[in-house]
Amino acid sequence: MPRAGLTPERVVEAAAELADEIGLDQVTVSAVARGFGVKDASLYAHVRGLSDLRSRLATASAAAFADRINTALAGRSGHEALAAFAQAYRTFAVHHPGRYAATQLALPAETLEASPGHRRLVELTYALFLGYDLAEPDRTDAVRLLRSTLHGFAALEAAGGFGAPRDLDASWARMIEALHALLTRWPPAPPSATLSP
Amino acid sequence: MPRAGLTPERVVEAAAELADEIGLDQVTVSAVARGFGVKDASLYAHVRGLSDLRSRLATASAAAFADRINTALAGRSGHEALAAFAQAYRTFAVHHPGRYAATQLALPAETLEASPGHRRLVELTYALFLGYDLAEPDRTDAVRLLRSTLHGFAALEAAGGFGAPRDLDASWARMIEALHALLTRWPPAPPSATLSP
DNA sequence: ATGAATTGCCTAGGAGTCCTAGGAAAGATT
DNA sequence: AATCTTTCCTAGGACTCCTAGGCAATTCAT
Repeated sequence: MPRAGLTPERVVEAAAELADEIGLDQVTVSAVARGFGVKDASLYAHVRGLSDLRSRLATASAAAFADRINTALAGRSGHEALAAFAQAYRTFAVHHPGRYAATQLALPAETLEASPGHRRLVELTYALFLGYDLAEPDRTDAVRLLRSTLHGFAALEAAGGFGAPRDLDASWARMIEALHALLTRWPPAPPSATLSP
Repeated sequence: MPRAGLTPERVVEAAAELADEIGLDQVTVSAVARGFGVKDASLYAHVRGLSDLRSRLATASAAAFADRINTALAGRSGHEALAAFAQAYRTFAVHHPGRYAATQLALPAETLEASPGHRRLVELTYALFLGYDLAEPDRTDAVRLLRSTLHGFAALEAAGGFGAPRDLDASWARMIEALHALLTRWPPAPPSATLSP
């Protein structure tokens, strides 16, 4: 009875590869076990269960994602930084759809705070905005706009939601240019109604 | 043995309500059957199976969604139309998270083309852009930007992805204003490298 | 080197899910 | 009233998650 050499790390790594191949929600304890040529019950010695596996997959994927973003951002600022960020973002989402989906899993707040990858992603995103002259709360609004657009595009692309014949790469490039233009000329807040009696 | 009065429509309606309550991916044939006080096998007389149920739920939800958008858009154009569209979009996504998620399910192309709701959503989105002076391919790029932003925000909000204390309604309003500004002054395409030898 | 302790993977089994096949009863039709 | 159709049932197979307890492979202590 030879051993497969399972560890929590290898189980999570296998789950990550499986997620990229067959989709995150097709990743089951049984399927990962099959990949090791092992019975499903054997995995429970290394991982508490499916939700634990998904949670570990989420933090591992976020760390990998943050790494790519970090590398892309190194030494760049302003428009260059935004373009590199967006490029790295979409590349990761396209090449690692399962891992990308895992980074978007809704986790308990304390798990999220204990995940270096997730924290780093937030830091890197805000660092990107040092290149734009935005004060709070405009900065947070702008961050939310950028995050929404990048994630929305990735989600729609993954779901095959873009039907028009127009090339996706070209659309993506133009969108990023447009966002850059918007961030450099963020419209001022309209006068608040409560201040004019 | 009294009958529950099942029809495909009522099954789909029950599935839609369940999806809004417990989440789309918690909707199972068994759970819907339980809601009717009926065995799971009984549903297979009305729906071919889980994937058929999800497909029907997607088209029904898209129709409902298109209805709200349509109502919001009636008689409006330009900035007003965009604001009403965005408002209706987010309201639906927040109040009907399961149905909204169903509208984003990846369906086979022929199913999508046969779904009036999905078609109507595309039409309404392009109608919105009559108020902006954009020629192809810029229009498609702009449509993709808007769709990405709206869907991304809805997805991140549903997943609890916005941690900052800043009010979500306020961010949403500012984002829509910013997008309006962007659409009215869409940056021109950069000179193509292939045209300058 | 040999016995003990630990660790890794196993079998067995319960509960829930999707789905099929065939049976019985409620309601509609003639 | 008799027949037919529709609706819902029971029974059961395959797959999932997960627990409990057992045997074997490895490591550790003597």
